[in-house]
Amino acid sequence: MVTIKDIARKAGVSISTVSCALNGSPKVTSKTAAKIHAVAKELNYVPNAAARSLKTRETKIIGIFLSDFSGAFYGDLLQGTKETLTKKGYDLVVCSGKKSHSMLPEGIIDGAIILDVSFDSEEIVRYADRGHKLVVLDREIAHSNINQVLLDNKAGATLAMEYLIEEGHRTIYAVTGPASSYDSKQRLRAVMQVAERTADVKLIVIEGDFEKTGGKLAAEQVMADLREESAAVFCFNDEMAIGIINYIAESYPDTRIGQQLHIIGFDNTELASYTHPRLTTINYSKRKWGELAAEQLIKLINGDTVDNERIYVTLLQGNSVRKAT
Amino acid sequence: MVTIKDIARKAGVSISTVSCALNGSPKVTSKTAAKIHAVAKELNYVPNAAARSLKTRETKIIGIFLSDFSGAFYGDLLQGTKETLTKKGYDLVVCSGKKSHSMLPEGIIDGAIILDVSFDSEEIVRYADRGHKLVVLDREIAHSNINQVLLDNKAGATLAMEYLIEEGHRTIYAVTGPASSYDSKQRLRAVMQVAERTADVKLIVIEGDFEKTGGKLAAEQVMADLREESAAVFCFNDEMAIGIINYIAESYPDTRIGQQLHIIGFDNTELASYTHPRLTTINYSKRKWGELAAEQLIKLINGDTVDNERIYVTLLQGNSVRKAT
DNA sequence: TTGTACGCGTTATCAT
DNA sequence: ATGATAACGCGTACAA
Repeated sequence: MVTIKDIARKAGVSISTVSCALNGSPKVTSKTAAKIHAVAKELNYVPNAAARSLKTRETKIIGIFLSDFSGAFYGDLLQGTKETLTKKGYDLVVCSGKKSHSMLPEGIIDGAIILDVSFDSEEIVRYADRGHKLVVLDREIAHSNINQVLLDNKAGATLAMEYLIEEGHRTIYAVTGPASSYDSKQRLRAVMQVAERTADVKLIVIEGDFEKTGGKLAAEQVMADLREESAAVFCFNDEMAIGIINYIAESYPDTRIGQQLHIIGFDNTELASYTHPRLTTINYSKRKWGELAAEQLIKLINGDTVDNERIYVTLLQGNSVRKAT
Repeated sequence: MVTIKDIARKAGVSISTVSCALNGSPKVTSKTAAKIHAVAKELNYVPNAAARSLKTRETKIIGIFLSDFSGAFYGDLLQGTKETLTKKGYDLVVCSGKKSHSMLPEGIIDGAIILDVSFDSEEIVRYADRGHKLVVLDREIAHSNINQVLLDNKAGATLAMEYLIEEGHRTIYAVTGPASSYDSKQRLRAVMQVAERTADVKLIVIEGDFEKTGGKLAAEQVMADLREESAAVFCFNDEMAIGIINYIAESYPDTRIGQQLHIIGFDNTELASYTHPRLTTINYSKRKWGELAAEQLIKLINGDTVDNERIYVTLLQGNSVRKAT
């Protein structure tokens, strides 16, 4: 490894002069600076990150923690995060799994963005207490070192419910995520509020898991109930909605989505645009979510005061929900 | 930040005793060791990564470099890589973009796995020359510090072609990836070999881009050519195959995939299992690919001698290819 | 068994 | 304008 010491020796100056020159300090002749830069280039000098961050106490790297690498959902979010961080002079690394949590206290990353239910809130608070800066995307934590960038679940769930009711549906199934999911809880609360204030609506809640299998299980229950009237199902994410659509197509070829059975999802994932019929769902910009999370984190790190942020959602009409017959 | 100094003071011992105790050295009484561990826990001590790696010259972190975070394709591969590395005591971070390349020379990561055409081969060799260990998944580089874990493109492309020919197809379109893609070049070579040694086969090569739009463009050309006989299309990845299927469904509702037009892909992505009809494609274990890459890299780092590896592929029959009529 | 002292590569302070 | 020197936190050889 080539160090500034090597450069100093070869250039015939002291290491502090080298350091100053390399960091663009004005207190060094442009001539010697040029010489030093030339030598550095010649020796393929690359500053050692460990040594620097030992001194500066920062690495200019941000970590984003995900529950898994399945990615279909995260692509745009990561892209948005990365581009924003790059503009601010930071690098991004994607982390998953408990072992990688230590990157924060060990000082490998300067801050963290968390979208991972398996990351304990208590642990997060512990880090925040020690002065680490974090942005959470999947829970509420009030702490001066933590910022929240949350989906507007209430608006999304309300939009979905009101749309189903507008289209004349009165028997509505809500398929939730796992009980541990903050987003699922928020959506359920909004769903129940809408159901309570609307006459005639019969709401049946089915506990799901945000996976395709959860959709399939829910579909079995719904189909067992289904009589001559139609029913509508609000799946708290697209994955389960797709699970239902697949299951119906396989096992109930006579049941048409958008006729006897109406389905609305949440997230507008890429896969949702490939269902037949096209899934009606709640849409929001995953890229913007990532961008905003990055911005908020940098502000926190810079010591700026920041308010929690919210990602707004819209209804995306497909053909999986039509007027009730 | 709490350092071993703080622990030493609080426990009433010297810093070296602390260091030894924490690193499980046998030259410290189990009693004092216990005491030190207790104090460390009480103070929430976490060793500083920068300081440690400055000394040990390693971080126990591996980086995997991808061209983007789109993920739909990478999920299993990353999972396999991560699990294998975890077993070996390493962490994994996912990197993308030119800026993150510096993590290798700066010593932030102990080694790299590369699946990113935008990562220059020359740059890779430069790192290898300086002693860094790398595994490449998307190119051939002969270097003692670089190991290759490549797809068996030749077998895959040959399987695909022979299957089409077996099913009676004689007009075959091959839709390639971008010219810069190693995998695409390998597949094309195999395709041409099969075509040359088989009588009657008419091969038309269309340059694609591995994206859905490339599939659409190819479909336009194919449909313009299409007369009463049927044609088969070998897309060098699933993404383009899906692009074709979508385009045909929208613009040529009378043309049935698996009747007038036959399509085979490559990769067996998740999306491919949702097409109608189910896409016939070349399958391989992305998880195994990741696992093998991780294993090879660790061997390289440990100084073991390693041979290049190959990932084997199989034909996965769907319904998008049927007998020629 | 425990403590001292030095080195790792960089930055920053303070003389010269 | 330039250079000597002291941190930063950890590991370790060596001394006590």
